[in-house]
Amino acid sequence: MLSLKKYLTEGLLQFTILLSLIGVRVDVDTYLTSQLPPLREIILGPSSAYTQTQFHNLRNTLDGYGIHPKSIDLDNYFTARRLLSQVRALDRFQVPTTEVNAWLVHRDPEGSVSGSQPSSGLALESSSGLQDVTGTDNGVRESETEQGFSEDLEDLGAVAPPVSGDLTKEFPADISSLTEAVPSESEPPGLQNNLLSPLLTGTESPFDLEQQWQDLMSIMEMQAMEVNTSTSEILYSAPPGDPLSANYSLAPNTPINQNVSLHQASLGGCSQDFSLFSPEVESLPVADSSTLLPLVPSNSTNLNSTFGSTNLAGLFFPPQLNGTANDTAGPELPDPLGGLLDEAMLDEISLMDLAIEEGFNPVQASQLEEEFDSDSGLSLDSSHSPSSLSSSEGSSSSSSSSSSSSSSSASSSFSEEGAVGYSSDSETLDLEEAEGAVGYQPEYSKFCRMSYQDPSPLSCLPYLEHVGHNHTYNMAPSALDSADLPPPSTLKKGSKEKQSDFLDKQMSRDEHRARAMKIPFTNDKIINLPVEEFNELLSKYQLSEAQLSLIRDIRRRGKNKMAAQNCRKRKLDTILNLERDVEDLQRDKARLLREKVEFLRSLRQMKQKVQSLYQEVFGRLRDENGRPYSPSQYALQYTGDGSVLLIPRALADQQARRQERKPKDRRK
DNA sequence: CGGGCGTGTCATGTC
DNA sequence: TAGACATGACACGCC
Repeated sequence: MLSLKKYLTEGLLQFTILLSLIGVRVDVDTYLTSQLPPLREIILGPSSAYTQTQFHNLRNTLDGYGIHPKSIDLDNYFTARRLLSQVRALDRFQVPTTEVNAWLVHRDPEGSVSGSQPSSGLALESSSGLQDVTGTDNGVRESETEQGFSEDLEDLGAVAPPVSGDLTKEFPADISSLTEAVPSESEPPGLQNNLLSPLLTGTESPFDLEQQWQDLMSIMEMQAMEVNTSTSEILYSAPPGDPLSANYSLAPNTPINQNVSLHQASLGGCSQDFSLFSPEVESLPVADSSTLLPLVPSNSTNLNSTFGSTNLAGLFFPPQLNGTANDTAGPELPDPLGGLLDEAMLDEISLMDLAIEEGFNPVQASQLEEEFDSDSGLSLDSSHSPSSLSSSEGSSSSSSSSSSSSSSSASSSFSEEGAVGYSSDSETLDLEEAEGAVGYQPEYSKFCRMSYQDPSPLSCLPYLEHVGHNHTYNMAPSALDSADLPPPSTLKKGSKEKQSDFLDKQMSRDEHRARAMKIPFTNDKIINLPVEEFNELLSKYQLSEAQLSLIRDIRRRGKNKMAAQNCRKRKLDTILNLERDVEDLQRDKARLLREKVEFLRSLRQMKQKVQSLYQEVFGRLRDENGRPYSPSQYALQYTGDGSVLLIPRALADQQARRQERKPKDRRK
């Protein structure tokens, strides 16, 4: 989640930088407050509404089973499973880091910059020059420039390595030389080629952009964003004489003739969703430097790792748009982000696949997306089972908590009751007489399931109330409280016998054995008395070895019976908790899926903004005559080193086709 | 009559 | 070490 948060945060901020550079105001607060709750949650942390409750731990602390080590293990296990499930769900959807690199290059108003200065590859030539060179030695340059793009981009020369002697001698190679050229009015005469003129326009206001950039930099510093300072150097463009221009100046040997700015923006780290930027840098066929109008950063960031060069034109401009020449770039520009939007659609398709794969109905997934705006939550049927479960859980918890103390309380109560029913006189009592009168059934749980915790277990058996709390079945009736027994006069002899038979049938085997062996105290005493009192009780009687053996067996079996009941109850509680965990997981899964859909939507919005940015940038490009470039003839192309090239559409389309083929080959 | 279910019991292990 | 406890396995009875 942290990585996702970082991803989103960086991406959002950097996208803001990008948009701000072209004058589009982006209010980050709106993203953080109302518009995109998931973004807000990721960046600022989960809200309490999404914070999961540790039901297991709650249960462990609130009821009596917290002390059960096995239950704790189970809970930990399933908690870990739940977290793992969420992590896995998150892993399926990676919001890409949006890394923005852009810079402005101001063209010398005097046009004093010449293009004759030797440079490696960044050739900002006039439009005519572009067109001229395009058709000449494209094939020859392709391999060379490919190699150059694959090299370390920090070495600016590598971005556009020296190709053929004439051209390199003629055109500047990299942005460093370009950026140093602007402030320097004293360029060599040979740098007059106006290489940047096709890209530059006089309409830009560098000071506004400077201010925007400073604001953005301050924001980034505050948020400790990992923004490569080189990016800022690239981004920043200062007029000559500006004190800040020392770091952001243009190369003295770069031919820049007009005070025109070009923003170079890139979205990095879009490893999955942003397939717009293919990672295939080295394979990108790039025309020779003379055919391109690249702007290469003086200090390239690790764009290769985040995204590779991609022919923006190929993605942005469908080939069928080639014929539609339009001199006024801008609103009339074709949709440059068709590929992006298609990618978004692919994402959602993959989301549907995921939904199917993980058991989600695609219809449900689509409904999730439909419910995005309302944010009314998933209409999971979470009311039936959870409530019932929780209620049962609550009851079971309470009962279990009481059961945890049932042993002691029961033993104490038994002890007290035994004190009532037991006396030294009982030794002389006729056990056979006592049988018919009492007959306490320790197995009342047969009638009232799980009621062994109940201190008055026979309360659920009205017909046995008269023997309730009487654990002295083998005591004489005279020793019993007369209030517990109906008046003898009211008892018919037949009913008495029936009752005796009934109670006799309800006696356990051990009770029968105890009676047969003439054990002088109740099984309850045998079972529930503390060991000291139990031993003391045994010492008061002269018991045979068989009797002692039976008494020990009765005690052992009785305790084991209670232990088995507790064990089964715990098992039942565990099952119920597992059911509840499953429902919790389903809710979490639905929530994550909903968030995923929301992320996709926000991603789509970002892509649309990138589209607008592209149009904006392209629309501001002007040739040396101040005319805009036709989107049908030129396109912007991204390279792996973060530079943006203005290339002829034919070349862009060719590269786009080549890029399309590669993924297909890889799939094979 | 067979299967599910609840329960009791035994054996075993743990504390 | 004895006792208490937990639990799997089995048997038994009931439905």
